Amino acid sequence: MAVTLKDVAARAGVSVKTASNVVNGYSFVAADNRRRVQEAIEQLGYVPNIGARNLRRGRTGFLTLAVPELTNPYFAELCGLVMTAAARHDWTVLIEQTAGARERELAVINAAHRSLVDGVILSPIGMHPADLATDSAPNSPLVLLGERALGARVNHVAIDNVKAAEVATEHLIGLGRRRIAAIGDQPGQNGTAMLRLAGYRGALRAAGLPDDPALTVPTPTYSRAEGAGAMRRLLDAPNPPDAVFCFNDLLAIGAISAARDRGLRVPADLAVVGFDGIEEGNYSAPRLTTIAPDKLAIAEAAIDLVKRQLDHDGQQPQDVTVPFTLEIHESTHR
Amino acid sequence: MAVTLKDVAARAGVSVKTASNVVNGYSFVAADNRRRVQEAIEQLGYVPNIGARNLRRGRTGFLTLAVPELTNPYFAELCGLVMTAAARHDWTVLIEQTAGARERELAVINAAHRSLVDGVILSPIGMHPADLATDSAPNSPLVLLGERALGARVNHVAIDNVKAAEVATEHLIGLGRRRIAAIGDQPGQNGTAMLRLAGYRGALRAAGLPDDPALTVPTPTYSRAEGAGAMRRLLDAPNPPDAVFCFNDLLAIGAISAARDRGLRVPADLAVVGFDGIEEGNYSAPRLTTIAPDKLAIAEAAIDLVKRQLDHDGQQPQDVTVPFTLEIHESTHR
DNA sequence: GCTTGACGATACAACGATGTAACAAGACTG
DNA sequence: CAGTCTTGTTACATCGTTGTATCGTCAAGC
Repeated sequence: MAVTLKDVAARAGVSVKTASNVVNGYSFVAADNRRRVQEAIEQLGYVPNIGARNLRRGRTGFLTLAVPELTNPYFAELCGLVMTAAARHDWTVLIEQTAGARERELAVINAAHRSLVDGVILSPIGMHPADLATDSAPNSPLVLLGERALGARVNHVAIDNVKAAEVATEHLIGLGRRRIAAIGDQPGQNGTAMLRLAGYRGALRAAGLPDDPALTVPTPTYSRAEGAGAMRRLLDAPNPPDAVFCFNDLLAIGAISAARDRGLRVPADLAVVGFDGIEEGNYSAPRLTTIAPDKLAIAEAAIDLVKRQLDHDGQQPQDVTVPFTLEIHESTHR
Repeated sequence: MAVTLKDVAARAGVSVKTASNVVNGYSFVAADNRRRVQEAIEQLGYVPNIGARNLRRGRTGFLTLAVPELTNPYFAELCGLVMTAAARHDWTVLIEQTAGARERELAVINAAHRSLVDGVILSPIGMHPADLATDSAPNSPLVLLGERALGARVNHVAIDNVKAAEVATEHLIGLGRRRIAAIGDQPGQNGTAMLRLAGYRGALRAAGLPDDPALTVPTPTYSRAEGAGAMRRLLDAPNPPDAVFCFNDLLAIGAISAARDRGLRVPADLAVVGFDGIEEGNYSAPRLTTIAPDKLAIAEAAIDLVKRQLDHDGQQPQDVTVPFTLEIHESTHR
């Protein structure tokens, strides 16, 4: 059905290999033959079969990028940036959704597609450190995004989550707030949430504020609906907070929505800080104060680590820390 | 480097084909050999090389899904649904971003990847009808999402855009609004925007309202920023509107944000209807009234059309129309 | 006892591309 | 003029997998 090199070669009256040489820009082909092959390619509409080429070359030209949910704008934005960075190295990105489920994250690392890709970039949520220990000698590069807490010997790209959470919390303290809640802890997981909680507590402690456990509300995942639910629980309890630090922007947007439904004014009655720096927060009412990681730097570092590990086999796993900024908007304006 | 069937066969003491037969669940393999092969697979951690398998089977196992921007939540949601529907047929989805650029849309249809995928699902924006005429006999199935205006003989999946725009506009008319603006026309393109504009105008005409050209604001693409810009232009003009129908939700959210900056109350001073039914609109302030296409139906119809065309070669291109609903929320509440 | 037939296993070719080695012809070297 | 180099081309093997054809073996059926 499809046009192959054999067809091109036949039409141009040369061997298959000579046709291949033209396609691949090999120098020593007679001008005459080169022209005829090119004409044949043109006329037949030949397109190389990438699968076959990759099989022969032992390189697939694919990377897997696995994120929890594409509907989380943070990951949607990140995917776009990773795809762009990957394209510069002629990689096509396969996006997978894990829903944060441990078994699906492991499937991405280990299973079927592993033979199909040159590397895997994974934003893990459900995985345990032990899960990586078994995979001691992965045959293709693996880069984890945002999970430094997994102590294993793997490539990491992340911001300093503890520091970022401190900065966010200090900002609320600096506004004079004293009952500062945190939404988004994930007890039992030991990933990003744990680090952000540590930063939050550290900032409270440093300011001499009590760490009231009633003000820490866990959520199973990070969505607007869960942010709203958590906020409602905080407002139903006695002695509600005057500020809340949400572990991501979707939670924050949900929290603001729930506060608004109860007639609270943000930021006058309740100041809100999010985390992720998604575009949506720049158009919400009120505009959202947030910790914005440098997503472009994350994407490029991830691609760079994959490439580096592919080029130098014995490469030691690396930790890359990228910068973040606190973007102050209406949701915490005095 | 990687473990192949050959290694498995050697370890199990059988031929490569027998090992292959075990992997593929062929019935007539001696229980003893089957067990030994399975053990070898286990011990060596064998994973089939999908590329090689597909090469042999003459099927790639990939679909291309090309959307303008992944950061548009409508497309992010749609991608997730298409991926799920595709997984049921063992397809892996390659997501491409076209930015709505004509040449990139054509590249998706024609170029390199064509040999790599079993089919293409494209959400076109920049393409002209003539672009498809040249590609009269595509060798792999092509499904267009949401562009019935491209008259060519291709598979389509879309809602009735004219009708939907009518419904949205009638809703605003029913609230007593008389100066109803439209944001998001794209003159020169003859796709979705044209259809929605037609529905908008039809509803105005049916209600005996004038169609003031000053109330139709085009935008080059669909983003929050452009929605805000368009709204500012409307508010700066003499005789501003009391309602606005935005051709997508991002435009609507931007428009609301701009109106708010000018001190307008939504919906009291300005009623706003969007289009897409994205999750973000359920948490915005005010919650957004919107036309919500049945995205799940779109995703499943698209996959179904690809499969059908692949199975029956001479299949005639089909038009599938999926339902939509008008979701009424705060942004148009009396 | 001889044909069927089901079962079990294998060698071989093929998918489409590219690396290797070999070869031929002409152009240099010494 | 033999020997090496450069250029140009090709046949062949190979990547990992699976379809086809083939060849056994053993049991059932007449």
